[in-house]
Amino acid sequence: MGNKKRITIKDIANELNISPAAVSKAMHNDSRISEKTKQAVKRVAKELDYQPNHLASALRKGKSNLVGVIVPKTNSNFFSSVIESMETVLNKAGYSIIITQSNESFEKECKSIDTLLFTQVDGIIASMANETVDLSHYEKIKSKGIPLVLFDRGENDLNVDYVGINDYDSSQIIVKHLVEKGCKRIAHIGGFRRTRIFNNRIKGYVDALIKHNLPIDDSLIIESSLTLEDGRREMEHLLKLENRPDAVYVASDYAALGALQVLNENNINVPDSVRLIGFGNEPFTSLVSPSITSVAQHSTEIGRIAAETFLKHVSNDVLKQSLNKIILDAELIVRDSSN
Amino acid sequence: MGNKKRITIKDIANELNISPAAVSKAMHNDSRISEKTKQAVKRVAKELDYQPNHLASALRKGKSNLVGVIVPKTNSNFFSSVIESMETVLNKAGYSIIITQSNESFEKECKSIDTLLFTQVDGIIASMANETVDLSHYEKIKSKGIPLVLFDRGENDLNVDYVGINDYDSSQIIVKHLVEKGCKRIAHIGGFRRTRIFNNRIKGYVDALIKHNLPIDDSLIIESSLTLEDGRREMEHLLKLENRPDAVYVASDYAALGALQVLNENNINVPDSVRLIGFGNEPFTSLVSPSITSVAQHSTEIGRIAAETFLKHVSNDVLKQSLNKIILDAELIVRDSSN
DNA sequence: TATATTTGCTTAATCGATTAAGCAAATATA
DNA sequence: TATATTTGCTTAATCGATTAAGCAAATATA
Repeated sequence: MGNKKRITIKDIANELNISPAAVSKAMHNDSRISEKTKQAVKRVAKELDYQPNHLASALRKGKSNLVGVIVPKTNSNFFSSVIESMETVLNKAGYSIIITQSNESFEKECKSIDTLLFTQVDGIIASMANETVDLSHYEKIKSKGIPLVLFDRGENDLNVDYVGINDYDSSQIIVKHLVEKGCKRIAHIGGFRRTRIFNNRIKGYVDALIKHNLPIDDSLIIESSLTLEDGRREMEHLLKLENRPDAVYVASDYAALGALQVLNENNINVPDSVRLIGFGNEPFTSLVSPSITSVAQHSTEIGRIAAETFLKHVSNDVLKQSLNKIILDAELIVRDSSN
Repeated sequence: MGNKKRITIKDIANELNISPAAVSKAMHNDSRISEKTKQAVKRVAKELDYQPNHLASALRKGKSNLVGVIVPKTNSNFFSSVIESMETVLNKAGYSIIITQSNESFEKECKSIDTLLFTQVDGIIASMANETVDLSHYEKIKSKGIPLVLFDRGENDLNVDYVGINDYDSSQIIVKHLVEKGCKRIAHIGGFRRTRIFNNRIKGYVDALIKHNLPIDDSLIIESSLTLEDGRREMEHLLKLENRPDAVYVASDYAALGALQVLNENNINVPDSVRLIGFGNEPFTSLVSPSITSVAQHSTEIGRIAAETFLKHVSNDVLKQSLNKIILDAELIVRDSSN
């Protein structure tokens, strides 16, 4: 019912007795169209409430002005704020974004990519799912010549643009902080080594222990998916060790929260008996008791830079692009759980 | 460089010496195309790695198979899980979704709608921003004949399909629970009355007080944006009252968390001195101490039903649609903060 | 055997916007 | 005054896929 006939440039053309081509040019301020005609076109367009058909222009121009964004989950403050920042930059440049969540599933990630390619996005900005090991679906994007920018969870082998923080250094800063607080047995509940960022955090942690002349104890290094439940389970596991750690560095705030719950439930004083540090600076880290020391990841910056990197790609697509790997310094936000 | 020429149905047609029309029909299993041709077309399509140009078919069919979703913020578990559930249903029906966040801003919400209309979405599923009072931008969607479904934060005046929970009843259940625990002075930190769901929560609260023969005290009814900071501020305000409340029902978990922080900081025992109840059942409610009693909103159900409602719309668009208002019963999840 | 129907395609138009090519009128330059 | 340039448009093709209309060959029916 309410489905009124769409207004097209043809309607405007008829109204003014000019050609549709002239209307199109007038709308785009072509210098070869007179001011008088331009104003008339714009007036009529407004009167008729003309909305350009994006599909038609996208088809003709071979450009959809859509950017696909793939994140593992939107319900973390980090990703939500990265997206917000990307959107600001991309909207300004005339792009809209399509957000999809992989839910940390490899299969869902592949589907997301298919959907985005099918929708003819002009580029994809992605952060990889935890499960992802096989990278062939990302190769597919590259082979189609569609700009791909990874952020946070990226992969070196892919040889694509990347924006993230310095995970190795972050671990070094964390260990240094804990050592200064007098900790001698620092455990690490990390992610899987197959994911580059988690591997880097583990390497940074190990190298920092060596630097501070602390022994490397394999029983204190744990790999997991870093969910809250993983944090609980691994913390319980650590508490059962003969020689308990006096500090735990967890590579995700969610897992750190799980660990904190277990510590609280066992009446183990944090930070006096065990110091705890998370990663990601999710808002809840400052809300729980004790508040959790964590690493701020500059989400706004990451979003902005990832978007700008994409824009660079499309602006001079003729040039063979030089690879952009942008690594930002992270910042340790010290709170009660380690102080 | 890697930008290979796109494969079109024309390429497949040339390869097989048939017309592009035949290829198109073969791909869609048209009964008038022979099995032999169909198989040949599909084989060549695979060989050439053909990907249909979605823009072209969308333009021709006047249907983009995209659904726009507008949420105030993605970084809440409620919205993220609603979206996930919608996506599942819509993907199955051949639709992709475009997510945009309004960040609770009226201006951003208008922009989101413009972007979605410009992208030629086939429908919009939205939850309104806190700031939104003027509804003309939603009228615009309706006037274009594009299906609109609201969820959670909707508006009666708009006369569109809606999916949400029973806010009035939720308040009744909450008050009943608190009364049973012996509370006599129950405060309510609510949202703004202009938003229907918050108005209903206030009405439910007031009517429940009357039902249990408790006096209505206007100083115990507060309207705010329900951010964490609002929760803190309003709790501090309540603590300064001569006659303090013995229970606080907060219409959002975030604000409830703020309130809890203030109570903890002031060494006021929760639940013994003040009982606290939130709304939304965000994961952190079970993570803080004491854990916060809250209302589960059936996010998965809401997402599924909203998506199905949209699908109903597009399936029989000829029929004058009857309005669907679906109100689900909410569930009180009792935790330490009120028990 | 003659006509009707079905099968398997092709032809051509279409969805709206864009753009290369071109043309006539107006204006500038020699 | 004769030619060159600029201005302001129009014409027609195009982006790919879809679909109504139609046609010839194959098959079915009378």
